[in-house]
Amino acid sequence: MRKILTAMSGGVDSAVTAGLLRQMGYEPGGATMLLRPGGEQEAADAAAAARRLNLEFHCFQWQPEFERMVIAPFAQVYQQGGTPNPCIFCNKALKFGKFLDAALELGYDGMATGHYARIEQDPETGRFLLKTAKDAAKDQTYMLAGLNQHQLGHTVLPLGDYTKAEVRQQAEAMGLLEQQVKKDSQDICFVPDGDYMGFLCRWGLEPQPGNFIAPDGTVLGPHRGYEGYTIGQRRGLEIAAGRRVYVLSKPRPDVVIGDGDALFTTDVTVTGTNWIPWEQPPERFRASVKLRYTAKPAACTVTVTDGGAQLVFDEPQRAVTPGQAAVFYEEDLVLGSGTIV
RNA sequence: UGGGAUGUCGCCAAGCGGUAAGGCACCAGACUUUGACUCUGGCAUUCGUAGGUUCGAAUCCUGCCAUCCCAG
Repeated sequence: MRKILTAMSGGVDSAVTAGLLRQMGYEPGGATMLLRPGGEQEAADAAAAARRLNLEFHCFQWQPEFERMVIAPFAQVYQQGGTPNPCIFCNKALKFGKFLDAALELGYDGMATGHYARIEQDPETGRFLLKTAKDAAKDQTYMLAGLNQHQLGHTVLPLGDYTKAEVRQQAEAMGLLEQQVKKDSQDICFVPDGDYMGFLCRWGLEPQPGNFIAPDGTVLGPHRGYEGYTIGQRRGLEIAAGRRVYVLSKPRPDVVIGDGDALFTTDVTVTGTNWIPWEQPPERFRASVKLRYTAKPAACTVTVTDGGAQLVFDEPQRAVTPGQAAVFYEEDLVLGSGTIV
């Protein structure tokens, strides 16, 4: 691969990514995706960084696609009682989907992003492997574990070998001052204020009414909308029980709340599995699994089923939440991922 | 209408004459691609109300108000 199109968000990471590509001997271009109203400023920042780095630059206007491939599924998972990872939908369908297609159509050989993760090719099998970042604190493999071989094989992730601090230094060296000062983005990109219920309502979702109920079935009173709660949640319940209470389960349209020690489980089922180092995974294997983006990996035994897997944890895990990704690791190697049922 | 009981932060609740604990909730911040968990900080100059006793009262006394229970 020679010509690489960099997905630029307007932040430091993606700008430095493009600069590093050139240092590495690639011929980088830049492009940003305009995905929602109000994203113009970031697109302009991305364009400015591209100009500063002297890159060919494109802007893709994909609001309808983003709406269909990310927001709609995001809302749907909530309506069904799960807690989605929209970034994972976005990566699979847009960032490493439509964007990669567009890059190839424009004559590029592949693409790059500012994700903190590493991609290597297995010399024996020829398969593309996903590995955790040098900067463990910034590792983003959790969000990338759904990528297939075509996507991994056409992607360069220069930041996987850098720490965040080093990236900031690079930004300074490259003269990317604007980008350097910017704070890290956080929260879901299309819900910058964190009020995702408000976002979903504005988007057209009708919150499903229902009750809070105790584990024994006692009705405690109406909640504020079925979609507004996630397993393990404590804050925002507005229930003064005298002790901390958590969301234990969500039998639609109700929400069961009770003591936090009831949140631990020893096994879980996942579907929609994606295996990375294997065409066919072993029937059963040991792995560390991350059940939430920031969770510590948990040791478990994985039994592969048709299109999914059954996990049994060595130690009970707290608040295993349907809709979230389960990502399997063996040391720094990502074995694959699935969606918790 | 008689008899009894109780009224302290949004909820629960310490305090029992010496100058308002705590828990939950909530708010702010840290962390965060979950309104997750977790952590840190904030949160009654005031104790139903009006008077009285006292150097000093949420704590004692009196009236009133409110709520609950038993009588009817």
